[in-house]
Amino acid sequence: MRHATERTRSRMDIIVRHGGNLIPKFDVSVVTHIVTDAQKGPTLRALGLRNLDKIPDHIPTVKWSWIVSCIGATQGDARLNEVWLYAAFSERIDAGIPKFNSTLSRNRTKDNVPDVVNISHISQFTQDGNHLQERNLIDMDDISEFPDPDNLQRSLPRALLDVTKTHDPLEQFYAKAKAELENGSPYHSDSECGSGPDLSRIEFHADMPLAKKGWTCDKRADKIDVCPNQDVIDKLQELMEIHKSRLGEEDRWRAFSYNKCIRILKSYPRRIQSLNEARSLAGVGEKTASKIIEIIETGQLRRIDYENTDDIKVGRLFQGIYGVGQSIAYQWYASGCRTLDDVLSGKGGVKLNPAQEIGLKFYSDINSRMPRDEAKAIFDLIKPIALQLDPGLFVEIMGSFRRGKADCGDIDILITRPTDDGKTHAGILSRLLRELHAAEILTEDLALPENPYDLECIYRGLCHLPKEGSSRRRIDFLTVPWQSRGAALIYYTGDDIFNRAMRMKARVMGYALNQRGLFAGVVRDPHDRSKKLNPGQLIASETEEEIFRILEVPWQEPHQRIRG
DNA sequence: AGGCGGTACTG
DNA sequence: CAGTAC
DNA sequence: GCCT
Repeated sequence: MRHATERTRSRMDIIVRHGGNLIPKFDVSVVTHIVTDAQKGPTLRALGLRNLDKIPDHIPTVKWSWIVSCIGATQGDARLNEVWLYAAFSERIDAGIPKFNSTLSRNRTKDNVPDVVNISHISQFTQDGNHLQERNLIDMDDISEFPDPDNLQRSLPRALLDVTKTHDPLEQFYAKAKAELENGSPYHSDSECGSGPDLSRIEFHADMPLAKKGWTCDKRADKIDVCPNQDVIDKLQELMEIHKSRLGEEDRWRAFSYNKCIRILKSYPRRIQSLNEARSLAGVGEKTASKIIEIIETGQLRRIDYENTDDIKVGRLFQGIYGVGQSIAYQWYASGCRTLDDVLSGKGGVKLNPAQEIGLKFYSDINSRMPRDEAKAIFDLIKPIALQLDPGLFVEIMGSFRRGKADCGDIDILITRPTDDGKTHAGILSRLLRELHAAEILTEDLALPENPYDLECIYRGLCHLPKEGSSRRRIDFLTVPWQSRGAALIYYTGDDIFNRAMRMKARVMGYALNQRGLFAGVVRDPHDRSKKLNPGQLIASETEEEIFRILEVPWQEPHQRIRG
């Protein structure tokens, strides 16, 4: 117990050293985050609440590791500080997450109407709370005065300290927010750091059930998700596409940046009013902020007009062909091709490889999404065929389908097999592909596995429902060793953003995560990070749960892993 | 000034 | 190896 | 392009 108390105090000290404030009493109007490694009961007791629902959704409940991560965050990732990765209670995993629609498309069956409350309750200023908090923790080292520990000790409620005797300590803290939101009324909080940055208090409408009305009211968004900055998003998206279709690393990363800005804007609840407000969003810098303002003031972005030249448009068209990227598209343009027909007829001597031929032939099919039902129908044909080859197979559908999306861009099917009876799934893929071709479910192959008798291989192809006039659909088969099924499930379920955050958290914690497992002690060549000097030691890979647990990521069902 | 994921398949 | 896809 |  003494130990726990000391640890609590040292943790409190760390918090204040990094510019956080501890709040003696739970007050929803000032508390921005709740930090606890304790269990639900003790935490609630310390807060003086009856249940977790009483905590407003804008206040995330995070573990101590969140603080560690914020402080230890070194390079290039604001997402490290995403609170959901550090949520103390899975019920509150969404608290503090700036997503309007993170629960929008989950498990939507026909009788399941979109849940308006869920859609809106996640939203709001949580975003502000989040990244403001991050900045406080990381940037405010220059604050010279911090409260004396005894004061802190006294200021903490007795109950809270008692809690830490038997469980891990619980602390609350409050970090002053920078006045980045221009219409937030700035005020200086109690601490006397005169030279500190502008501080403001974020207005929390604490005791309202936070649902719909309170926040979305200023936009008459009776229709769910009308994003207040949609016009800005559209223009930035265009610009992003332009950069994406150009060859060259810089453009690639520019597109990457715009993509991030777009994601942020999509979840930003208010119309951007000023350059400063735009600038205040993590991921929006000078350049993008001024573009945002231009769009808002003039309704357009001149950059787009003179950047969206003919070669770019044609390039984008060509890149819609499977197997054609920036490089090939540009070559074809240089050869004089301007339309898909030009390409088809081999104008300028352009040649297509087999995959590209297929990609061109089914251009529109491949570029459109299929209804969830269709993905299911196709899968329901495939799975029995696979099980007929070997009843021991594990055959599951991954990707956006597993996340519950209403429409899917492709079908990803994971295949593996328990080995306890001494058998494996090696070689099954070849047989399955044959069967599926025979059944006229598989129609074209795009990429075959290098060695189909490996336990781990990848197949890419096209399929359809064996009916007249049904569209071609992209389908992938992925086989993995039974041992790595958990990591593979995570990896192939996504979404991308979620995976990236997992990977980065793993890295910060000293692990490396990939589709094969969670590894410790991976050493990479600093000059070529793709080279591993030491492959590391496998820590976990068999189940999703254990990987989540080791990474201290609260368990989330696939439909809860939507971040993009 | 350097990072922004890491891997597999094609030709 | 570069290019592409995921 | 943005962030450290």
